[in-house]
Amino acid sequence: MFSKATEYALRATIYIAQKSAENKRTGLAEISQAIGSPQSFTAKVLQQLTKNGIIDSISGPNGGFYLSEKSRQMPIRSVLTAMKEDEVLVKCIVGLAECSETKPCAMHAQYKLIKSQLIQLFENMSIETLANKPGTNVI
Amino acid sequence: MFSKATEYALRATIYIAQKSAENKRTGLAEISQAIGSPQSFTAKVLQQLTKNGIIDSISGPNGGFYLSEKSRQMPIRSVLTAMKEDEVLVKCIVGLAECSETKPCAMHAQYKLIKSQLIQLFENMSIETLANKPGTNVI
DNA sequence: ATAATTACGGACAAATTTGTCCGTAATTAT
DNA sequence: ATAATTACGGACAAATTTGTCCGTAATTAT
Repeated sequence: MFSKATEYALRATIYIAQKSAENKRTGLAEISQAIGSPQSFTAKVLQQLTKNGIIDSISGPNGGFYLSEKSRQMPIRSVLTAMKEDEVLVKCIVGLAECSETKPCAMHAQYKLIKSQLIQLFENMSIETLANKPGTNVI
Repeated sequence: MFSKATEYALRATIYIAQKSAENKRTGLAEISQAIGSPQSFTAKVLQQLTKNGIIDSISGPNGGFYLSEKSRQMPIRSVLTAMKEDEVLVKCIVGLAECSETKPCAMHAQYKLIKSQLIQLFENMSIETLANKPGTNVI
């Protein structure tokens, strides 16, 4: 469904949000360890999230990554947007460039119901809500 | 959601099934033209579908690809299986290796409802049903 | 038998994704 | 000031996906 990069982005964001809720910053080493992702590759992913305003970072000792209160209230879809992968929620399931009511693919009528639920899910759930769910894992 | 190869496989299968319903075989050139896919790459995809028993083929003049009556009644999911991509229907949305009721990811509870509808869709719709839908496009 | 047509199979090539490495900049503690 | 720690950015490298090319096998028409 999603690329590895986006999967890591989602898990890392949720993990960092959990730490941020306790007013803690967390560094690259801890994050990649916690979510089970390759460290250097995760660094790239976190940079992308930082550049796109999902997470914040500070360098130096006791530096690390965190999410502002405001960021935590964003829908989880914003992570997909930052990773340039929220097109998945909108695309035709068989890959037609144009697929609509008037020019549908064979699965259009059925899939559009599922697609709208997917969009709703990513739009309605905030990062905070997901991070604060008791008993959830990121690894 | 799916790879290009699988998207082409789904579209090609539906197109070939449409032709087969009229007792016609169709060749590589016609198929790739009809579904808007690169010809040589599509050849590989069709080979894979043939080897996995989704479609049949015969060489020589007036040869081409077709689906038996029996093949047309298979669920569209069998195309995903042949392309080794039906894991998408089962996987955790954030990519956890283990994600279950007892060890869930943050989106598990909500996504499992959507996932079950996806599985239902691909399991309940036969190739024939999709191919015979009036007014559907494959390009 | 021969030529023509079609799918098959293998070897490549290009593009993209995934991943590593390493020097630099920023920040903090001493 | 200096050393230590952390993120940043760029250059690569490996793996995978997407795509092409071309000779061979199978089949049909003549």
